[in-house]
Amino acid sequence: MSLRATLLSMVRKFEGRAPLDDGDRAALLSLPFEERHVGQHRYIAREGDRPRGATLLIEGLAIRHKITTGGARQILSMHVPGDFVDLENMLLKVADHNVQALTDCQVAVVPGAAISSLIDARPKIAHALWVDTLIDASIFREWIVNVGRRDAFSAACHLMCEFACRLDPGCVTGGYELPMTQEQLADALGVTPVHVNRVLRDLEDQHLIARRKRFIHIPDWARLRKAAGFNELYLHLDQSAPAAFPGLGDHASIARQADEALV
Amino acid sequence: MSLRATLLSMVRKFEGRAPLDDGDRAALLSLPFEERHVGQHRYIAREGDRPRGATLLIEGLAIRHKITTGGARQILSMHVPGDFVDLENMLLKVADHNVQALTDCQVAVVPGAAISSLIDARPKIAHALWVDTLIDASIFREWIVNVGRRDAFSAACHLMCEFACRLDPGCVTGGYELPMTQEQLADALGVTPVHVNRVLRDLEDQHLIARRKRFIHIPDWARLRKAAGFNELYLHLDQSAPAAFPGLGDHASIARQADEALV
DNA sequence: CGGGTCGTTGACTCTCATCAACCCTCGTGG
DNA sequence: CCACGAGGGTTGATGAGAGTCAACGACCCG
Repeated sequence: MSLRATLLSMVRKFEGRAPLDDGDRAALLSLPFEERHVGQHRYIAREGDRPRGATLLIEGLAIRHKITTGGARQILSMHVPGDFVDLENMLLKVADHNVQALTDCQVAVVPGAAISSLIDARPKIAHALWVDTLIDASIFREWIVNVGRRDAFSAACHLMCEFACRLDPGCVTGGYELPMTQEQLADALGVTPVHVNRVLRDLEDQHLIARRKRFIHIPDWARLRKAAGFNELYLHLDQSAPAAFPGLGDHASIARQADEALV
Repeated sequence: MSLRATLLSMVRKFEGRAPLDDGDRAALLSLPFEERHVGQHRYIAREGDRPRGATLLIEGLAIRHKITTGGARQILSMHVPGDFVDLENMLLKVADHNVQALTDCQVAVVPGAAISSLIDARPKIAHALWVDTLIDASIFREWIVNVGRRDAFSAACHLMCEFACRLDPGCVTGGYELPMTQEQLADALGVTPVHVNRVLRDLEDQHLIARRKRFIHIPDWARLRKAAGFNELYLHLDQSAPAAFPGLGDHASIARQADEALV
């Protein structure tokens, strides 16, 4: 994906989060930035850093993670081109976690001053950015459930579902390239690499996924969803891009039981 | 805590997140709201709801949680007076999780329109609210680590540390009332109630905590911190209130509290 | 062709889940 | 005043899911 294409897809994503006008779009596309290459495994931000800018992922994948005092790593999220990967660190002044390049990445570093004045001058963009961080938070909540209350098998199914939505928007190709090692998957699921290996084999034995190298093929989306207990409501896809992801969301009606009796 | 006192402490909290002017403070304090009582265990918001307002917690404690398709519950966070407990649900249009009263609660429901116009007209307040949601997100990240990469013992220590910071700001009294059942603690830690019982006993045997009913006493803050691997950076306390929480952040809190007494 | 990273598998261990019983406390009502 | 029931806390016995240790295999790249 090229720089220009990523910028445009980012603008399109924000359109779904707040109605932008021409001036907003122009302001986004004319942001000053410094393009940079970040090699695989290099850090984009480290816990304790005081970022001086916001980093937009242009190409490649990045992850957030934390390391416990015991030395264990927990991966917190995965990010795709078009995501600001350390906006919260900038706004909170100090990074409370690490951001690392999962693959070779191209990033655009926007100076903090430019972000600040964008937020001040363009309330609708500020709102879109806010919603962006709120969706991240929603995904964090689901990950708490994933590591806390699902066994390794369902949690792996769930992760495969989420990655499908993020890496193969619309689920049109029936699969996606997942450039994570089993050790990294283990750190995302809160288990050991050995156990991930066995769980992936189980998934494959039950034909919930098929693997060719690190390409994940999903032969039966409905079955995988069911095994995962996956409900994409938490991804707030309707606010990701206008009219995207057709066909997704049918099952969300189950959760839509508004209880008007209480507050 | 009274309504007025909670409102003032909320304003004070926001002051630490963005510099407010007199107009901002007045706008916050003159927000229209409807005060309501929410009985223990009643829901403030349910997954799938489309909230029409933002709920400010005035008195009592509330929790966020999700239920998996398997029926297991995972608690996602705990909230104290002064917190907006469903702001993200309002901004994302649809609630992706439940909010429930842990104890009897008093809440103030601010109409969505009032929140929207506050955000539009008062960029500094909008920024403060944004930072508020960012800090929530940071806590979610730490909870992912807690359930994913800490064993039940350390995770329990960590939770006791976090609750100390939230329920006994400044850690001056050396303990706090924790109105959660062991079953609820289990749902926060991602384990079973039986195991929580044993782990709490272990904590007590090692004199990391002492319990009288549901009051948690912390005899040695430094030891508990160490057992938990607790680092309060993720709470972003410096942005919670100006000059609050002295003594946190080092291990010599006793000496620091002595200094404080002179002020 | 050699070395490194990653994936795979087996044997054994341990944390935590499960099931079940029993206790305590407190509020209620006879 | 005591009986009763319900919710929550405590404890023991047993089992399952995941961790640990260790070895080997597959693949890639220089």
